[in-house]
Order: sequence, then C-alpha cells, then structure tokens
Amino acid sequence: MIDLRILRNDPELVRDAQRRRGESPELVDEILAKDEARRTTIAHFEMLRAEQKATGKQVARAAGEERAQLLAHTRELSARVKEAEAAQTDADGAYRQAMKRLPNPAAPEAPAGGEDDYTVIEHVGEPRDFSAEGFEPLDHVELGKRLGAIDIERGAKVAGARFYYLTGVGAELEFALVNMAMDQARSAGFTMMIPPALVKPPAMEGTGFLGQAAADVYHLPGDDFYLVGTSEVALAAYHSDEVLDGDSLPRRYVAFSPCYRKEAGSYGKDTRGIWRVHWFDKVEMFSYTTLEESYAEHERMLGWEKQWLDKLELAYRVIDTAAGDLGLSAARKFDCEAWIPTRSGYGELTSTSNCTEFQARRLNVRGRFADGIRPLATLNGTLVAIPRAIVAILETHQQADGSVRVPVALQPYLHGRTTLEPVQ
RNA sequence: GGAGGUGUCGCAUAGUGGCCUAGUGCGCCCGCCUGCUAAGCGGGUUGAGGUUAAUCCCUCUCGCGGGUUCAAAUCCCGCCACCUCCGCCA
Repeated sequence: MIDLRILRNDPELVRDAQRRRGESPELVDEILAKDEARRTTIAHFEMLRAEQKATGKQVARAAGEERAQLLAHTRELSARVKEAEAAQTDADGAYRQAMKRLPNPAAPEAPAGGEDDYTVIEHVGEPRDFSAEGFEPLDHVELGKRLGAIDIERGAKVAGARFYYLTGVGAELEFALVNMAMDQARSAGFTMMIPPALVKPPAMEGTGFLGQAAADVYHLPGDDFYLVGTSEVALAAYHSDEVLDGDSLPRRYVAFSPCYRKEAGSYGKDTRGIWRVHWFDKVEMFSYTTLEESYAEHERMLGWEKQWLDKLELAYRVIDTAAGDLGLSAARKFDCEAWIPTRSGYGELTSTSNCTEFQARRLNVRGRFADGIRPLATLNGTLVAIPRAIVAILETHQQADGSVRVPVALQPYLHGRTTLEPVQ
C-alpha cells in the first residue's frame, strides 16, 4: 500500500509507474474515484452521528412532552445513522480493495519493462572453463547421486515431482551452509530467528503474496493457514501493529525456515534436479529501517550476499531487476546469479528487495521519531537457498574424478573436509 | 478437544445503561520552585480518520466483530488472545 497523498497530489507519477511495470494506469483513477466516494460517505455519517449524540444528551436531561418529542426525532435519526454507517463501511471496503491491488511504484533507477529487461550491474569472478581443463562437467543430479547427497527418485516416490531427499553428505551440506550463513549474519549484527512457516491470511496479504502471486502459494483451507514461500512473511508480520522506537533502528533479523512454492505456471521449466522445487530451506535476512536509510540498507544487503557468494568461491553477476519483474511489494530488487556450468548460464541464487513503506503500511509497522510516528521501510535478502546453493557448489567445484572440492570457508563447517568423495 | 477465569490509556487500577468529554496513581514530557538531587506545585501525555491554508471543530478507538437500545466500557451473542485445570500428543 502506498501513501494516499501521493496518489491525490501527483496521480500522473503513479500512472507512469504503472506503465513502467507494464500495468494498467487506469487503476489509479479507479482508486481516486473510490477514495472520493469514501470521503463523501464519511462526512455524511459523521454529520448524522454528531447530531445523534447531541440529541441523546438532551434526552437524558429532558422530561415529559419535550422528552417524548426528542425521542421520536432521535429514533428516526438512529435509523439514518445506521444506514450512513453501512454506506461508509461499504465505500471504505471498496477503496481499500482497489488500493491493495496497486503495486509499489518502482524506483526511478529500476529499468522499465519485463523479466528480460534487467540491467547487469557487475560480474564477479570467472566462470570455470571445463574444456580447458579437459573434462565434461556432470550436472548436480549425477554428482548428487554419486556422492550419495541427493535422492530425487525417492523424493518423487514419497512426495511427488519437484521433491527430493538430501541424504548423507547432502544433509550435512545443508547444516554446514545454514550454520555458516547464520554465523555471517550474526556477526553483522542480525538477531537469529526461527519463525513459523504456517501463517494466517493477514501476514500473507500484508507482505503482498495474495495478489497475482496467490497462485503460487499453498493454502490449508480447513484452518485458513498459508504455507510461507519465504520467511520474509513471518519476519515482516513480526512487528505488525507495533510502533517501534526510532532509536532501535535498524532492526535486523536473520531467519531459517522452510519455504513452500507451488511453482504454478512453470510446468516444463527446470524440471530436472533440485533447481526449482516445491519445498526448500532458506536463510533469509530482514531489516526494518526508515525510508531514508532504506537505500543504503539495500546496498548493505547486497554486500552481505556478495560476501556470501565470494566465500563459496562462485562466479556470479549482479542484476538490477526490471520494474515488471519486481513483484507487488518491491520498489527495487537486485539478484545475484551464479554461473551454473551445465546450464551454461547464470541462475538466481540470492535476491534482495527494498519494499520501502509498502509492506509496513499494509502490516501497520510504524516507528516513533522526534517529529512523530511514521511507517517504516522493510527490506529482505536471501543469504542461502539451500538447493540452489548445493547445485552451484557441486557443479562449480567438481573435479575430474567425480569428487567435489569444498570451498575453504565452508571446510570448518564440514569438520575440516576438503573434498566430498563419491560413495562407491 | 473439554471446563472455568481474565481482557479498560505505556504500566497498575476505578468504572453495573445518560453525571464518561473514560477518573486516579505510577511512569514519561514541559514549566515553576529549589546550593545540587529528591520532594512539592502547575500543565501536558492512545492512535486512526474527516474537515481546514493551518488552527478550531467533528467522528471512530475500553481485545475483535455483530446485536439490543433514543443512548453501550457497562446488557446479549459469536470470535480471538492469555491464564488455570482435564484429555491427547512430538
């Protein structure tokens, strides 16, 4: 949700923002009309209600004939107040519903256009040249099988397509990566969290996942719970309906949680292996700060993600996501894409979004400052999404004999192991 | 899952249909007084919205949502959270 005043004062700015996302500018005018209608009904209700209250006080003091007359009047007023209140509730609901559909305007720096209109900000590291080394790289499915790390067949048997087991050294890798990520975040000042992965509708709605993204979300209709697609949901809702002391900002949390995604509309895409799956575990960073500080915080988030990828000794590039690919909540998003040898291309490993005040307004997260109370800004960033990290590590650091070299920084988390060896 | 209890301003509490424009104490903020501090004295102190150039003013807000009534913190119904106990369970 954006600031209504921006819409009222400069609607063309928001219409233009819609165009840059490739979305309809007409929504802006729909919202303005509904806001106008809403305010009219409010004024009408409040006028009647004030009269009702004033008359009620006279009733209490009056007696006899005067009292009877007042009662007759106020009885009739009472019905009109009820009507006016219902009209106000309806108009307000209609306005809110329209407002909820409006995405966060993209930052001016974000490139206009859709998924393919990103700009590349930088490249870090050189993709490994396997032909120069004289061998054909295996993909993570084959490597995972040989190492006894990934069992996709049994994942499909038990849970269906896009499920897997991490076994043996694969499971060890997950714990190693999680611990290493947590250590990094904690030393950067983040508070560790284990949040719920099942949330009620307002948390999902507030983070912006019930709009177009709803098709990608698992819902438990019996209890009206949602399975989170990212711990961002539980972390953003953590301070909902709260007023935080401005001096306590930024508040930085790092969470470990499972993530569930239906991956609707991705049939036939990335079907092999564990690159795109219905469930995975993730370590996610989250910050609450001020709007003014959010831009610098976004850069810091990106910095921590790059630091992480550097420690995994991966080659990657950073892209500035185009407006149309931002999702409802983000004003700007940077993705870090690692080179994946058997994809012969870059694939998204981490992603960081600045949601400015958008989520905070929906979830009612505010800060108290010297000059008053204002909505905060929220930011999120991946540290490690386990399956994709495993894919990148196995494929990038594989050796001709089918073993995998362990990046130096990760070795202490794997009991000093320098390589992962095939099981047979 | 079952039974009972509780839910009022930052905290603690008062408030059993109109006197509530929600009182009082503590805390906090501003001022006075004062060698300093404390005490004392005076004032202020929920949030959201409408209106406005801004103030004034008005409406909503006593866990949430309905209802009864001319009128609800107060009466009725439903829900939620917490506490106690029983059952079940990792």
